[in-house]
Amino acid sequence: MALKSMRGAPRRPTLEEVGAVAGVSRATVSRVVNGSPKASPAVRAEVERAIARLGYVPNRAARTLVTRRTDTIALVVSEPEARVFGDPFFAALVRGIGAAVSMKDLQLVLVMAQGTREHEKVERYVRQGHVDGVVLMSLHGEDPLPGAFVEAGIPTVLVGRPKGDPVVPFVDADNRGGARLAVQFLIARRRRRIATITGPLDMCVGVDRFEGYRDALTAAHIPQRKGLVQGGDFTEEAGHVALTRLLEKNPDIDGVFVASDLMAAGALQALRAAGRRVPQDVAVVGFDDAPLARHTSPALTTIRQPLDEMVAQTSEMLFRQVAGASRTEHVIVPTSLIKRKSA
Amino acid sequence: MALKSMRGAPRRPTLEEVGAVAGVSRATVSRVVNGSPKASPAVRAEVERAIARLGYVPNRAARTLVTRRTDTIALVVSEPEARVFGDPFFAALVRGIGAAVSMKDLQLVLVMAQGTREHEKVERYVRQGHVDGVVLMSLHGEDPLPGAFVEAGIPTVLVGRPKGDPVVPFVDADNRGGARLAVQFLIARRRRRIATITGPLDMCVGVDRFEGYRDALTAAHIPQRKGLVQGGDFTEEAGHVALTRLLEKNPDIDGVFVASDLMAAGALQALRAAGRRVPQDVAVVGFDDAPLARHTSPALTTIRQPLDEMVAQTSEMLFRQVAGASRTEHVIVPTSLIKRKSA
DNA sequence: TTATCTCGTGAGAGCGCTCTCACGGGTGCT
DNA sequence: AGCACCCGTGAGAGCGCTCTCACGAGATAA
Repeated sequence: MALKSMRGAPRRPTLEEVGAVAGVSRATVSRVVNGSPKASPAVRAEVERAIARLGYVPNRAARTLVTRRTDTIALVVSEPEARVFGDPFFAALVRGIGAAVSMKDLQLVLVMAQGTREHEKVERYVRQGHVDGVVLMSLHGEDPLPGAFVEAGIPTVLVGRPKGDPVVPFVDADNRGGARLAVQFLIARRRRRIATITGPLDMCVGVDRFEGYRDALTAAHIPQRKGLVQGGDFTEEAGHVALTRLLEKNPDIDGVFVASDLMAAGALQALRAAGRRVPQDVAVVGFDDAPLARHTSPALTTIRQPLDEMVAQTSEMLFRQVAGASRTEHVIVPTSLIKRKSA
Repeated sequence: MALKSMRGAPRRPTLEEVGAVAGVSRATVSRVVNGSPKASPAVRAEVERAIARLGYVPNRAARTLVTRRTDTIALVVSEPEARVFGDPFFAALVRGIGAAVSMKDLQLVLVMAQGTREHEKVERYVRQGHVDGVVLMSLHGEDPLPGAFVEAGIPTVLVGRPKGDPVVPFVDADNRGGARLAVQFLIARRRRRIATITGPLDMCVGVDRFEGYRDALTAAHIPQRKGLVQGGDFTEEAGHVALTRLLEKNPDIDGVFVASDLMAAGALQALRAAGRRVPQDVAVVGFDDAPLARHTSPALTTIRQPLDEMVAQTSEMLFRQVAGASRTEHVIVPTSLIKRKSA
């Protein structure tokens, strides 16, 4: 006893002890703590005084053990952080989900999962019952995490459409439609030799944005050429490299749709290095409406995703699941064109 | 009973059930699960088979209740996310702490705390015993969180020096020394009318970097002029505004030390708008070595903080505290100049 | 008055786990 | 053969909480 109280934190008071001080039973203290109506005002006051005096804080583990609820929601990010931080989409997601969760008096925790080892740790973390629900941000096609959570019976909502048959409820932007918008805009600006720098095609978002590009060309009866397509991995360097290659093969391109703003920034640099003027010689449209889109030179015309709405949908779907209604559903929200100087 | 098992997840198997299947007691299963050496190989194998068959996952709440450990560490961010995401410093912190924590077989969770209401929620979260320790990122002078955690007996390490008398162990970069370095470099480049755009002076980091600026001027016997100092809040816009004002009052400035790269990016734009060439007319040095520093035009000369070392120090200090050694200490790591094109 | 209801309260079980302790069957020692 | 030891195992207590249930006191109805 004495020894125990010496090492580390001095053992925190328990319900029983609060009860002893207030002259009531553990059960009554519990009622007061949980705001149960069946506690007389007099007793309530007495108990509250005792709680304040002892600095009582309920032990979460004990409560969780019996209620089977943790009152915390995890935002699991199954991506390299490098890609995720600085992504405005991610920041908005955190803010939005955080606010929604906070409103329900839950606590949001962010959990990073990159690499197989981390995946396993995160899966274990969730399965062990640390959280009541999961918002999973994962853009990779073959991510095992969504399936694992669903199988474990954890309420889960995915942000970003998964590849293949979606077994998990998800929310995504209309990437294909957005890409179409971008390319249509380039076409309207009288561009005819329109190239694209795609994202990784093992990601749904990469594929979708590429399909949108093709849709628009097809609709305008512009023939598609293989040489006008270059892949990238959403990084700035990739954008630079891809555009350089594009220029080598097609010195005559007059428009580029780039599947992410970061890559577009790289592309812009490459164009400048090659002596091309933007938008006079080559018009450029990006995707994401990242903050940096405002600060490239010229400022980047791009496609915006309605983050607020996505966030609202996501949290709503999650809470519905946590509450018990378990439906596999999904929502696609529209995207829009933001006109700046690059196109 | 039947009702309970109908709603939500089908109740997960317990130690007892695994034991029944394996034909051993709960205690023995526990030994196998926890890798205790006192379990014979034969029994171990049998138990492991039962675990696999039932898909047993230990209940964390129950374990925590008795061990009083959660095996999770929180990274509490007591800042508006807007400022924090995209901050390379923060990303590196997450990666680094994450790796260190992972190595110890702990789980890292990120917790955001902005606004008083959130502060309270986070404090409650931590006090309730959700985590074994906290890394607290907070740059505000009067943040109540560090004190609260320490008072609650939670192992805590602060990243960024707090204002006033530090009661909490912390790790910080040598902001003052770094700023001195920056200004010394400008002086060495024969700049004599050196202005500065400071950070918020209610933050330690803001004050420190300003003091460094003054140190360098004093050492070089360059008189300081009030008009050469403008405050900002670390955002790009603030940098733009501040530099514009600076130019109005002092058309003849030939060097600027900007207390953050983001503000420096804004300043660079303002300089361009004003028709000043960088670095020929005005040399600029930033602070942070943010990724964007590489991509401004011209690329930004700046001060780098050794993130890796800060992270290593932070996690080491935290683990030491969690292990029981409770010392109030602190570490300041050196900064260095990164030469690019803007100075 | 007696019977019937509230209504606030306490006793007690039990959530799933860890950990101490006692026990029985080897070993190795005298 | 007798003793002292391990060493693997099970029984059982107990972590701090919630929640059901029984109970007694007071209010209401007959």
